[in-house]
Order: sequence, then C-alpha cells, then structure tokens
Amino acid sequence: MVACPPMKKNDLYNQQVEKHSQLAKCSLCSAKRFSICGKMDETQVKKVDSFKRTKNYKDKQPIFFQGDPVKSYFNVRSGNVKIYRLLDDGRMHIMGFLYPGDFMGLSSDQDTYLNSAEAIGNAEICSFAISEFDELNKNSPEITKELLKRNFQEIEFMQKQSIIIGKLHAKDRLMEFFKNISAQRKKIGLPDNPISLPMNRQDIADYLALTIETVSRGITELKNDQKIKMIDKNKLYIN
Amino acid sequence: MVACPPMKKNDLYNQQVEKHSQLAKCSLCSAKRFSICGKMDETQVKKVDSFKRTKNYKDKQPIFFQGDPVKSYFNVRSGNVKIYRLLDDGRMHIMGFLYPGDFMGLSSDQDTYLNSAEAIGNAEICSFAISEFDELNKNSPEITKELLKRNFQEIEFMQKQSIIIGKLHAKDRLMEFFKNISAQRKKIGLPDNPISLPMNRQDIADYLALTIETVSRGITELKNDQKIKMIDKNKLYIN
DNA sequence: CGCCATTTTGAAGGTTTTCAATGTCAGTGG
DNA sequence: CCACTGACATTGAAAACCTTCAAAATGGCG
Repeated sequence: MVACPPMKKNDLYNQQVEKHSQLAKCSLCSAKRFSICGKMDETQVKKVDSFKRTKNYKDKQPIFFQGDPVKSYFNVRSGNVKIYRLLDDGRMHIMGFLYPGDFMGLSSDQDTYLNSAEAIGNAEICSFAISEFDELNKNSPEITKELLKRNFQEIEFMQKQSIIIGKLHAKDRLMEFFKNISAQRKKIGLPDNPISLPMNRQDIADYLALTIETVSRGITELKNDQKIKMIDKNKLYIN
Repeated sequence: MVACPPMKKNDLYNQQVEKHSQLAKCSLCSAKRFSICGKMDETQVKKVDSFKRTKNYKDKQPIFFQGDPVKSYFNVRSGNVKIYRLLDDGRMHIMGFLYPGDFMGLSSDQDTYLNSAEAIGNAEICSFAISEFDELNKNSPEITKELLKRNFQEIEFMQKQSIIIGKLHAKDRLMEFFKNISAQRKKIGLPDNPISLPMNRQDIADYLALTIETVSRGITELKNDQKIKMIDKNKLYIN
C-alpha cells in the first residue's frame, strides 16, 4: 500500500549532460546563497567545488529512483525538481517540488532512496558523493546545524501540507498551493506575483491528492471567483 | 486557514503533579533506552537528571500550547501524548501520537510552539529548559546526531502518513493506523497484537482526516471483513 | 496545417460528510 | 439496586464533494 514497487527506469536515465567545470564553479552559482553551500567557509566551498559534479537535466529526466542505493546527495542549482513516490497500484504521490538551493537525498539511516526525483523542465543539479559530503559535514558544526534547521523546516512544511491535504476542499488546496509557490519564489528572489507553475496539472493533482479533472475544475472556479487570474496556462496572478 | 488562533487554555493547565525526585531518577526510567537520554554517557545523564523536571499529567491535561513561547523541550517517560493543531474554524488536526521515549518541543528557529500537546490518559513527562538542553546538545555530537536521525525518521513517517491521508479510503487508513500502532508498540517492547488504542474515536478521526462517524463505520466494516477483531472498545486483534 | 499531448468540460457514480437519532457504558444519587 | 446522567460510539438517510469515464477543446511543434 504504502510500500513501493521496483521501478522501470525510463529512457532518459543517465542522459544528463555534464556541465563544463568552468561554468559549474561554485563562485558562479546563483543558488549559492539559498543553498547549504552558502553556510560554508571559503575552504569548504573550495573543497565542495573540487568533488561536486554538476549536470544539466532535461524535462522528466530522473535524478534518482526509490529503491536505488544512496550514493549521492544533490543540490538544485537552477530549475525545478519533483520528489515523488510510486505506489503499488501505480499511482504517484508527489512529496514536494524543489527550487534552486534545495538539498535532497539525505535520509535517516536508509541505504536506499525512499523517493524518486526527476527534473521539471531544464535543471542544473550538483551531486556530492555521500562519503565526501559526510566527511565535510562531520567536521563542520555549521553544516550540521544548517541540515538540522532545514529538517525542522521540512517537518513544519509537511505539517502544513498534511492539514492542506487532510482538511481543505479542492479549491482551498489549490489556493494554498499557489500561495506556497509565491512564498517560495519570494524566498529565492523571484517575483512573488504573478507566479509561474513549472509543473503540469497532473503533477499538481498528484501533489494535492486530487485528480487532474478536479484540479482543472478548481482552477476554473478560482478564476470565476476572481481569486486568481490566469495569464497563460502556467502563469497566474493571485488576487 | 492553516494559521492558528489564540487558544483558550483549559482548566487543567498547570495542574500537573510534580513527581518526587527519587522516583523520577533517570536511572529508574523505563523509557530511557528508547529516549535521547539513551544515547548519552553517564556524565550527561547525570547532568540531565539534575536539571530535568518530571511531572504526572492526567487525561487531557495540556503540556504546551501552540503560540506559547518555547521554554522547554519534553520527553515522554510513560503514557501517551497527542500533538495537534487547532485551525481557524475550530477544527483540530492531530499531527501524531507520542509513546514513551518520544521527544517533543523542538522547532526550526521559531520561538513559539507551532502545535499543542496534551496527555492521553495518565502520562509522565520530563521537561528540559531549552538553555540547559541546548548547552548539552552543543557539546555533544552524539546527541545532535540522534536528533538529526529522529528528524529524518519523523520526515519519513510523515511522508507515509501523507500518502495514507491523501490516497487511501477510510477503511485502509484505519488499517494502516492500526498497523502503525502495532509497530510502534513492538518498538518499545509492548505486545504488538492485540493492541490497545489509547485515544478515542474523535482523535482517530482528527488524525486520519475523517469524521468520527466514518471512523466508526470503518471499524464496523473491518470487523465484518474479519480484518480485525475488537476485544473491547479500545483493544483489538489485527488478523 | 495537422498531429499529439495536455487541459477542460460534462454527466454519472461512489465515498465521505452532515445532520439526526439511537445505543452503550461508567459513574452518581435516590 | 436501579434509574438517571453525560460522554462516547454507532447507525441511518440525505446531501456534498470528488472521482470516474467520456468527449471536446486547446496549444505547442513538426
């Protein structure tokens, strides 16, 4: 039910383009100040710069799969990522959407990923071998503290999300979803209104625990209620 | 919607009975091996023993309120606790039920509690002033590591829970709920079948995002389907 | 322009909620 | 001892909301 089946990896797997090392330099990273790397001192950044790998992913390209052994952690440098789990019956539940600066891949003590991750649109993702990152973390209370803080923020966000999914009607879930995107965009220096939706309707449905039809109808009704104004299919004002 | 109103504290607030210090000693604590304290060395336990306070709570007695300034962290020594949030419209969403050994009160960088906590039945709860606990934590990588691990476990549990709430029908949510209780009981050395339900039907409803009527009907159907066998109202076999 | 994927809309059906009533049980007092 | 009470739980019927299945509309791209 909640457990997960072995996954069929799609054809896009391992087709990411490795970025030229000069362009990938941490000093040029626009996501640095929202990233864990932003909490590192110069020596640590230099070290990260040496062992990290940066790749370009295209829309729907997988980053890792649930069930695969954990070999790397990842940081979103640009673009968006969805974290999801496939259920036994084939349905998908999306745990969250990541933005530049978000870190992924860590877990309690599992040696396999519990969720899958794939790019939404073009995305640049840095990866860190666990041994090298753990080494860095072990010797840096600052990094550990930042990880702990991000964990708490994630727990708090998930608590809000569980209320949204558990207690709100479709229209209200959508409205909260748009507000969350707006807040996230503000946090990373993007305009918070209007907002763009990097994901498609099916992804929104799988995230809010609705069907694509209910999402579509909800958006139509929010438009009619003047709560939002669609600029195009993936861009909207929040009133 | 997801934000929280100021709460009316009920009459039971501040009526907990402080436990005689001899009985409360950490060396006599049956929850120690499931607690953070179980990861501490002798010196640290001695220190905790000196600054902790242990109180007895009765059913429905509040431990802390959402919106109150964070002054302490807490550890469940015996009994059960519910962590919940009150919504603007008065509805309650229960984030989780705690068992002996569970730690609560930490947050990302908030100075107020985001959730409320209250005892379910009789419970013994230890409290630690944040300054003293933070001091201990700061100087102990072992404690920090344990906190980080517990955080990850919490995130992973919440991910499962969001799938349960978002994707399963009432009967299946209930079944997963019973299995989770069973697993939790096993973890702390209680018989995992039959299980007892410390919380009432309304709490189950507020936890699983259902109504009390749907919970009641679901249990009746699970009985008819021979999935469970009720021993009494709050005790059941899982088949 | 035409194709295909995505999105929207429609109508019927299913699950849960709501509102209302009944049932159960432990505690209390006559 | 038994009726009464109040809290909690169960059951019933109608209504609300969402899903399902089906079809039409939209939009990007060769």
